[in-house]
Amino acid sequence: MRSSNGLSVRQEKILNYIRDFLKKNNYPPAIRDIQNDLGISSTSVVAYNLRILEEKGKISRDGKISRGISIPGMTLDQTVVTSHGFTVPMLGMITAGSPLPDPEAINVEDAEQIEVPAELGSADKLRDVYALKVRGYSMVDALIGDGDIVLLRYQETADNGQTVVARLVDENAVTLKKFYHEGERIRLQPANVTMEPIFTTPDNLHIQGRVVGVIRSVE
Amino acid sequence: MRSSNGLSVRQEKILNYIRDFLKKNNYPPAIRDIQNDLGISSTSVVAYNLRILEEKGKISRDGKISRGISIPGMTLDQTVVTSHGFTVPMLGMITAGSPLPDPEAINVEDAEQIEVPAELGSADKLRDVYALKVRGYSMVDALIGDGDIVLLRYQETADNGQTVVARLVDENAVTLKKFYHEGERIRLQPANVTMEPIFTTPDNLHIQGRVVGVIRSVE
DNA sequence: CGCTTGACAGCACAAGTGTTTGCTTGCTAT
DNA sequence: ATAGCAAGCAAACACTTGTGCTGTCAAGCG
Repeated sequence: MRSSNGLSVRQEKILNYIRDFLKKNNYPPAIRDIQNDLGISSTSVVAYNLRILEEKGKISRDGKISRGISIPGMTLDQTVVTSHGFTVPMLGMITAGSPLPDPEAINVEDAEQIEVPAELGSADKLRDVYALKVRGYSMVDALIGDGDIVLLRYQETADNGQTVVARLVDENAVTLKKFYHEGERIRLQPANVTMEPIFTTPDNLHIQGRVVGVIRSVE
Repeated sequence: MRSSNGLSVRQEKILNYIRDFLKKNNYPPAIRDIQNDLGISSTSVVAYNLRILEEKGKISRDGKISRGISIPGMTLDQTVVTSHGFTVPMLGMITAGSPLPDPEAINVEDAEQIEVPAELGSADKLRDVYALKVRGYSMVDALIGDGDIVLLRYQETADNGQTVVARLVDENAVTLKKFYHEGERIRLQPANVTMEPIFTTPDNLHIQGRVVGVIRSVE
């Protein structure tokens, strides 16, 4: 049985094992590591399959050198100074009232990527995070101003007081507000004393993410 | 002779060699690689210095395993990194009143580095930029809150209305305020209606930088 | 059927490599 | 001086690890 990329099941397993090993240890596995952990009975089998993987360009090897395996595309040439940050897609602008494409609907691959400092969270914390540029002053009391970039973790629920991107289904509008669930109704509170809250019901509300960070550039 | 980070010249060379080797081959060097290429007469010398490097946290090793060296901060990731961000030194905390080491005086090499998204400016714009963590609420009206990280460009002058890090010479205090030059005197204005401005004279004031960005992490 | 080929097993050898031990140096504090 | 110690040296030692046979087995083929 072969998988779609023309590798045998065993080769696929080996390749994945190498990738995982590399991620975990930051150095390549020895043939015997592969052999033992994948339960292969002989080192020669591993060597045999490694040869094939190399011929197919999936890995590259420095012969005779122990652990001389590397995977093209996995490099560690990054900034030595710190662990590098992560990139999240910039999905557009948000203003009270303007429609926002659903994060799931738009092609994340094509979206402009912006970088996020590692200080804002680990890779895990930044899973499903996207960015929006804020227009307007409705959140100034939450220290979010016009032109700020907010980082949002995609989630469909929120706790009281959290700042969320909320879609009002009937109005087909999206807005950045503080979320409060009050009995049967939901209150979306602007963080600006001059603005009035919006009241709605749970079934008219679709939460599209929660603010996890703010980035601002000052002239 | 020691370099600023407490490593001997030889240790520095070894560390750099490992880095370069890693970049070039994507797998770690063997002790003998280091020995030969750096012209060291014995493997034990390399082992000796590697032990020290590990104790100082500059590298980490998986004992006995060949080529089991890795450098914390250099990780194998497959993510095609479009890294155009930059790193700036995090020089400490700022609160109205607390003293701050002069950016020129402290060793920038040793300071923790934090990453800055490319969106906050080009390499040129980020020259001489450093970061401080804000404590307190004196700048909330300028959308800077407790726990925020402010990015500062080192400069000794400022225009009216800009937010600056100002050192009051006589008081030996450093504070984050809005800067206004009013005739003979200077007004340092907190961005918080409940707080009073500070008045001083140009010769008692030493500007240490201007806010060019804000980064905030939200729980 | 005999032959070839791909895939795997077992095993042993020879490099590849990290560690250890014992021996210098050069410098510093007592 | 003299002991103490970091740093370096050299060689020996022992474990790690890649390779190279030698076989086995099932599938494909004329």
